[in-house]
Amino acid sequence: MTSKYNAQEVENKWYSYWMEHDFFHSEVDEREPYTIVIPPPNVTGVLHMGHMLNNTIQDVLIRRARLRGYNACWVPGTDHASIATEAKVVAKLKSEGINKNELSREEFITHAWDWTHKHGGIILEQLKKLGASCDWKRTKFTMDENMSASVIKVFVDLFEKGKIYRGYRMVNWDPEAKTTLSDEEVIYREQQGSLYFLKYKIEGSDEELTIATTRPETIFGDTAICINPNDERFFHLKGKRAIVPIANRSIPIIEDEYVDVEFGTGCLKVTPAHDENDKNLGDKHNLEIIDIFNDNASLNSYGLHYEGKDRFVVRTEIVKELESLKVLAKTETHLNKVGTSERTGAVIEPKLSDQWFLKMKDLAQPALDAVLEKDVKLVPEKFLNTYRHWMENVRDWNISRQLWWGQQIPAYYVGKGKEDFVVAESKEQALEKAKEKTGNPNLSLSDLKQDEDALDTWFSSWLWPISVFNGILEPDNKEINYYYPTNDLVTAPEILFFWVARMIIAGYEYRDEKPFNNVYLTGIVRDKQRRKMSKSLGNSPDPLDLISEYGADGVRVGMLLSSPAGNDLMFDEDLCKQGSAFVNKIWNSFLLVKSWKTSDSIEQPGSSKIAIQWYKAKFNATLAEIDHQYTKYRMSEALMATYKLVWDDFCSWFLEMIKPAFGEPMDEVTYSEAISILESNLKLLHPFVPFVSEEIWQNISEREVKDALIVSSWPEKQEDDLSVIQEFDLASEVISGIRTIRKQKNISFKDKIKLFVLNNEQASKTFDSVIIKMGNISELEYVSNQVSGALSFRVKSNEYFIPIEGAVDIEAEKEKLQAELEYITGFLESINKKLSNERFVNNAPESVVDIEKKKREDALAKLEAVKASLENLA
RNA sequence: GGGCAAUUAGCUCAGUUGGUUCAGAGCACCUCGUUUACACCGAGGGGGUCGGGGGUUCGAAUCCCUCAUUGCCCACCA
Repeated sequence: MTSKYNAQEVENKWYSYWMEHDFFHSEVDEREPYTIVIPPPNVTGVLHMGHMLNNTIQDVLIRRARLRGYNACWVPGTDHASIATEAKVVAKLKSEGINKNELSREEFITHAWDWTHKHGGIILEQLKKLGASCDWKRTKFTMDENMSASVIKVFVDLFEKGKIYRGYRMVNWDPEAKTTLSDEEVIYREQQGSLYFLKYKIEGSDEELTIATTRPETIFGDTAICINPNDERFFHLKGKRAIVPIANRSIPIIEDEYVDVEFGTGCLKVTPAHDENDKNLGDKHNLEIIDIFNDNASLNSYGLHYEGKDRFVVRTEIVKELESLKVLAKTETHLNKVGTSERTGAVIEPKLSDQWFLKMKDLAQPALDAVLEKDVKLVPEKFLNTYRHWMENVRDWNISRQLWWGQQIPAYYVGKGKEDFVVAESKEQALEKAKEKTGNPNLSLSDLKQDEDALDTWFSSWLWPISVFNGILEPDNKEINYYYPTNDLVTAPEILFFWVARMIIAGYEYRDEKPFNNVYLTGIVRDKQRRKMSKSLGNSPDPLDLISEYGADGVRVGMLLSSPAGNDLMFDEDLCKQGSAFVNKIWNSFLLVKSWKTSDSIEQPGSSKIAIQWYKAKFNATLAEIDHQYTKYRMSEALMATYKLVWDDFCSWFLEMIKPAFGEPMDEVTYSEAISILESNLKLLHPFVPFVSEEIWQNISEREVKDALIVSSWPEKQEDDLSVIQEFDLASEVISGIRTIRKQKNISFKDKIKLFVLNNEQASKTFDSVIIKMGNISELEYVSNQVSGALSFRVKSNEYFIPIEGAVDIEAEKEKLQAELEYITGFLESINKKLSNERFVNNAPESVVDIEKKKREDALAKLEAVKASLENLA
């Protein structure tokens, strides 16, 4: 017999087995579907702890659904992650001495595909180690042919509906990736900076005007000074002009109530090309726009002698120059928020450029309503507020990126004018449209020039739940009709807007239906010191190392032991240790059962019979609890209930109750019941610890392929039998009492002892055989009076006596009883006080009063028992 | 600056509508134990005035007010 549990071996064996027999694969059939689409990780990414948590939860959900008889389908896949992947490919090329700018678009894309093929899918292989039961035959990639075609089709459709437009707008420019970003991709960080006070000369006078700015290098882009029209200090400047230092340009002084009189000096410089507010001012006052930056955020020729230098270098240098020119009045430290790129970390430069936008307001409405009406449920609900706020204030989505890796925008230019373009799914179709638009039938394909930009990655992933079932290209195909809407989405709150909200939007726009019923938002995985786990901090363990150390089952349990929805998970490797200890416990309980031999000549002992009856009742009650926890997505609670059922109730109590004496065989009825109970346990365990549960399942007996645990069944809830549970609870207290006395008096467990019972409670004797067995009692006798010269303990008002010759310390017993007496007396007093309070008796519901009365009765009975014992001692 | 949430045992967290089981769980800790599945174990045990203050109520961890601390989200103050 195998003794040591070898997780590695077992896990590889069963994963292969499941794959080989296609248990993860789903096809449309007559069963009810249960569908999850994976949040596609970056194609070139590697597994981190966040993925572990996320996918463990998904696998638990999908495995349980499979057991419950649903046609479970978990669609895996990866995301092309345009910015991140393009950056990686650029860096890799650079290390080989290749500059992206020297490559054609086609050449670069070829490199990117090479990279994707080489690194793509690593993360999916890692998920297999975790035990993820994804339908790998359905694996999708957001740049698969069909997936891309869906994206293009949607773009064209939205354009034709007038929802996509091209606009010259202020956008977030990432000078490192040299692309724009959506508002959601900008992370604001607080930064200690400086506020510089600069003096501008007033044209035609010696007077100077001081403005405050955090960005002195942008003075080259100044096209106005703005004052508040109500600010008396500046009345005399109305209509005058000022001179920009260094540049020596003359700019108007304009008035606008936007200016905060309190802040800085009460007037500000206006740089419409490099600040959103300034842009608004500029539009309002018809100001000139001077863009002073190159794409990499170095200054262009407007920067004069600073041309070619980086903005931050210029900031340092220009401050010195301004100082030497006596333009710098003073400098104050100033705390401000700086926008940085989510992907590259570069400080975002607001930049005016032509970009593609999607109008969001109308699209967002049904998606907002769906969540508000709980048609799509967010778990936990607290995210509803955040969601609503965002959706109500949603801004148009900048969907173009100045990247090559991604779906190229299907807009084709036929002339120089801004409006001289057509949008079509293919170049051929574009040509037809162009001919029509221009009225020139002689146009040829070579006259069309496709827009250089690619689409934001999220513009493909927002279609994910639809496009993985090809529901965009073939909206009426049987798969989309069957699997959509999906059931649960498990993802991080960080991408609630990036992804979740937009999927809901796309769902209503393209299916007229939500994409999923429930959204389970996981927390962030942090270390013990509450720091976010990250590569740069080096505080994140490698998931694969964890798996090889603790086994996938152990790690899964470790992840779930503490992961309430929406709350951060404080990960501690000890949790995995606890997980693998649990796996070990499960395995060993099986070894014990397996070691038992049976004999048909043995009658079933009463203790075994009642043990089985009790465990079934307990199992049933726990099953109800577990099912309840699952419906609330409280995975850790469901796990904990399972954990306690198996460890405490099954191992510590049930198995001990039915265990035959060493070397003795067991009766057949008990044995077969034990096996069936064990099998039921395995079903509950399987979603959490799929490997060890399958291993035991298959070791219990030879099974046909179709009878594997993974596709067995979830236990059915039986009728409640609470009385046996209550009887057991009393019996277990008695057994604990016996153990305590043994321990206190150093009575070895091997020594049999007598037990006398004064059954004041009139308690059922059902569990007596169990008490005899578990307490190692030689003789259990009911008495009607106190027993002298015996150790005693009480459970409720029942008294138990263990006669031990010479071992009874009368004084100690007295003290113990005295303490009990005092406690009960105090307890009684408080109850009496309550019950004599007329307002309580009159106001509280009858049931509550009855409960108090019952408590008083019980306490009185117990008090009597203690008193009797004390008298007996005296 | 606005909004939301949290604060319960050393740690991570439960605690559904105020009232048996309301002060709990797991881990950690302490004591004892090489009892024939498991020391990744067993048995037993200690530990919290439920963040502070005030209020409502016969009764508050639970409802209200206030303060404090922490976290998250949102926002164009140069």
